[in-house]
Amino acid sequence: MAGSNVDTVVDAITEAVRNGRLVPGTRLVEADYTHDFGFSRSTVREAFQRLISTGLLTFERHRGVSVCKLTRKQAVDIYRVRANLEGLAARLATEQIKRAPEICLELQQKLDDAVEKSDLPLFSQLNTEFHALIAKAADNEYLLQAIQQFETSIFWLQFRVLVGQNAVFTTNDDHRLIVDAMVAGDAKRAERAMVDHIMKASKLVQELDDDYFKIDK
Amino acid sequence: MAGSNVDTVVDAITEAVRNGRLVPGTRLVEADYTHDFGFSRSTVREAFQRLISTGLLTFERHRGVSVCKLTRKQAVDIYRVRANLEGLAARLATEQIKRAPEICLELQQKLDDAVEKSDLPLFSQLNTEFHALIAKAADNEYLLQAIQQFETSIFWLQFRVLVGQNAVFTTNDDHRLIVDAMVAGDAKRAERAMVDHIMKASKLVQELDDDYFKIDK
DNA sequence: TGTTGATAAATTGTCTGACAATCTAATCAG
DNA sequence: CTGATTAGATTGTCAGACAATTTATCAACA
Repeated sequence: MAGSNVDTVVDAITEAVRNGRLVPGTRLVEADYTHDFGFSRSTVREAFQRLISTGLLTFERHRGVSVCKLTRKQAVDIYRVRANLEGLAARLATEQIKRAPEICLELQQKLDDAVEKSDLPLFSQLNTEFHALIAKAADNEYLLQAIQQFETSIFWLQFRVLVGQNAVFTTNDDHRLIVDAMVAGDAKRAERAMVDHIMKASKLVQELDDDYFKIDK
Repeated sequence: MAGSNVDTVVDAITEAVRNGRLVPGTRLVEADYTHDFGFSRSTVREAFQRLISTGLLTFERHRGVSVCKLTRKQAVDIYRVRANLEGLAARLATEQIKRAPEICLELQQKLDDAVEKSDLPLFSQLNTEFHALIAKAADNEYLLQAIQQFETSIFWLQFRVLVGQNAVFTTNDDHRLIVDAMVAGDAKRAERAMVDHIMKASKLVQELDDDYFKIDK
């Protein structure tokens, strides 16, 4: 699947950050990765460089790379941009979703079921799919890429937000509003609904415990 | 200025793409860069990797990297995203610009002068500064970075758009509308004005000659 | 005890050189 | 002139090296 060895490392690190195995602040030591993957330093370093410009890793001279930490403000800033981008995506996607609403409605149904069963991991996964579906339906590769990039940087936060409160229910109500607007072909409303949805999540992040943004050494 | 050698190469390539010395489609051969900069392959390759994930360079296995080409649709897609992002920036920047409008008004004046003197290069540079000023005033590092990334990918196009028509004048009228709204503290209006402004540029790109999007190998 | 400073170990930045895999260009046969 | 073959260029990847710098270790000292 991954073309080069560099891709393999990039994908592995990305996935590890997403699922929380690599916590923000963790330093990535070249030697660990050369050892784990059996690749050379060149390859590992090239992978690191790729991840630096996506914003997933930071880098300090002579200290190597580490998983980006986020201050509360930074997290909120990301949500702002994300709201804007996904709002645009919802607006642009409306036309296509209206034409073929089946997949979207089906996903909506699955989300409802997951809430019913209080299956949080499933809900989280379906939630990701939901947003991805809309981002893709917008038919704009740059928009899609930007959305996915930001989504990756805050994925770990999102999960915690969902866990914290029983925000799941509110969240799912939002989904319905978005889907309704899109199926009705009301692009403007879909956009507003999406923006509101994400800004609501932003609010939750703002109230999140300090621990999540600890800036220990 | 640039910390590492990698940074040096990254900056040089970025600048070369911006000012059109590196045309879309150009292949970047490692050997050329090791030779020109006197750096080793490792360093040059790391720089390439960094630029791949910003979207400035594409990469094909065993064929190396080349400057990203844009189809007409891709260019228009970028403008869509950019319009939204810069619109958001204008909205967020309004508060600060309203508090200290001097710099902005001064820039506006310089732009007017450049138009008066028909000094296109100067206008282009000031135009870039204008958009950068607003993006920075929004006080959101992620927004800023995203805007700058997209701006870099289409900079060469923008210049051609300006040259083509005497679109400079219309463009500058737009600027005034944006500044007026911000100085008046009307964030919503500033956002709309900015979106309109950029979507207008997008229209010009759509009408641009096919040559600019030629996909010769 | 706890701080300080010197020393050793670990880690990164960068270079050189190597070789297989693959792409590209030159060459030759028909 | 076209298609096939060969030689050359370029990339993917590795190993090993060494200086610069950070981090850890540990003993001397207040």
